[in-house]
Amino acid sequence: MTSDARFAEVASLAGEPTRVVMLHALMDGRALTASELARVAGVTPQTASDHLGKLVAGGLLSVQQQGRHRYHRIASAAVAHMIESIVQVASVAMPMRRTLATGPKDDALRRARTCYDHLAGRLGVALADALVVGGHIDLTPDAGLLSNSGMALMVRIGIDVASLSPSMSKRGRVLCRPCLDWSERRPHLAGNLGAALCALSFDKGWIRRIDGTRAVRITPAGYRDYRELLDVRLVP
Amino acid sequence: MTSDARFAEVASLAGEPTRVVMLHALMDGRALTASELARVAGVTPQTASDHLGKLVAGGLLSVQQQGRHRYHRIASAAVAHMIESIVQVASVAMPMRRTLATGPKDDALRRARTCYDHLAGRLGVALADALVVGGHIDLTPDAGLLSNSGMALMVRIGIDVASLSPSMSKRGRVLCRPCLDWSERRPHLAGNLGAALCALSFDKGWIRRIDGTRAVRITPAGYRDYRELLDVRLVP
DNA sequence: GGCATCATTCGATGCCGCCCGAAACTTCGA
DNA sequence: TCGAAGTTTCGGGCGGCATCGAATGATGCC
Repeated sequence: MTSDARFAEVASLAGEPTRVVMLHALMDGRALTASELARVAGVTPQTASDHLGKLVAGGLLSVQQQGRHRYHRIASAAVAHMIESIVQVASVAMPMRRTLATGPKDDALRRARTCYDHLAGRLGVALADALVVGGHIDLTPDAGLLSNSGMALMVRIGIDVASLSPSMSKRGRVLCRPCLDWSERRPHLAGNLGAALCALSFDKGWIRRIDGTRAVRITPAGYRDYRELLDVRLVP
Repeated sequence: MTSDARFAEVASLAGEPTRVVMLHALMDGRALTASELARVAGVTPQTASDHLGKLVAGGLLSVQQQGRHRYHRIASAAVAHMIESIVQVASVAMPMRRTLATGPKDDALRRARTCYDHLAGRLGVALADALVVGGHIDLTPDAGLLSNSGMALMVRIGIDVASLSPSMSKRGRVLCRPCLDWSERRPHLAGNLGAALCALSFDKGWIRRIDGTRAVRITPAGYRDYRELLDVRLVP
């Protein structure tokens, strides 16, 4: 198999409508069973099984067996990054083309959602903006830097910054990087710090997942603490 | 059209073998005619025209008419980045799978090639290594920083660093960032600085393009100047 | 103006792969 | 050991798409 053929295999695996729904459902980092993914995608279990087998064989998903359930998840950060980059291309406005449909489900996604392991949507962008305005981080299109005041702030709200440094974490993932938001077209916060803020938000009850989707709902406590602790102004 | 359908469209456009060859042939940033792309991909002109029409309609390529020729190029940096990210996923070693075939053509690519607008392959990685070892740049997996000595070095070899800063350049592209090399699995240099070094290498005659491919040949002058100016050790 | 070249459109053909019904396999609980 | 639930395999139907031959625009050169 040539490298070109392998490229085509990967891209076409990600280019089938049913598989797209499955991949996007897994983009929050959770592991879902074949039945759950079949229901999400609106196909029968045997069809879903076929697709999942191909995605696993192609290296896009990894599978973990627990009893009679088989949990599927995004195989690697590289795969998640690839999906993000395809979303970027797919979300650009196209001339001579009617705009993309935006249902009520999309509205919830635009408001606040998870993007692989960090926060996105208006919430994610507002959070990044507030940190930049407060002088806590410095964001350029391709890199991010946490300032001393930012480190102090993170420690104050309960994030152990030291344990997030690239040398400590697996894969050498960077502490802080921007990730272009597909709905807002502006950067939000990714990297280990972005993941930690997302995890903290769930732990503290600032956000809750809507159904089984990537969309999240901001709780009253979330509105209060985001404003008081991080100076993030959100309109319900 | 839903955003999921648009995602599937983009990914499947990049997932057809003939189109893959065309996209990869354009990844060095050049603009090629329909006939040239047809010859590269090994299909008839009418088949190529069909594919190119779809790629343009899908936003992956842009086209520019000059006389009776129509020049096609990668539509945006976002598209180039998407292709790079798919290459990353496609190039991971897969268990229970025979390794990817590596023909003589691939050998030339592995030695030295362009990656969109910067240098890659063993040359690109060696260049990045030499700059890191010399204390001229600091590369982390997600970010790159040019030191004072690095700026002096760039000015000395004829690169106007000031004009490459993100605020000066279009798109706010970052000055210096790493790009994971698909054949070496180690970072090489991208961003405005990577592009400038690549352009300088062509201007000074250090490298020359092989045929019409992304592969480049290092000239004797290149071996000498890379070693004397940048302390890059290369074995012919 | 006439011809050669580049490029696209149209129609026909053939193949690939998505999908589901039926059935087999695996695992868990009783 | 038996039944229920999760998952996979097998087979056939069906739609979509890549491909090429032939013909039709578009452009430049002589």
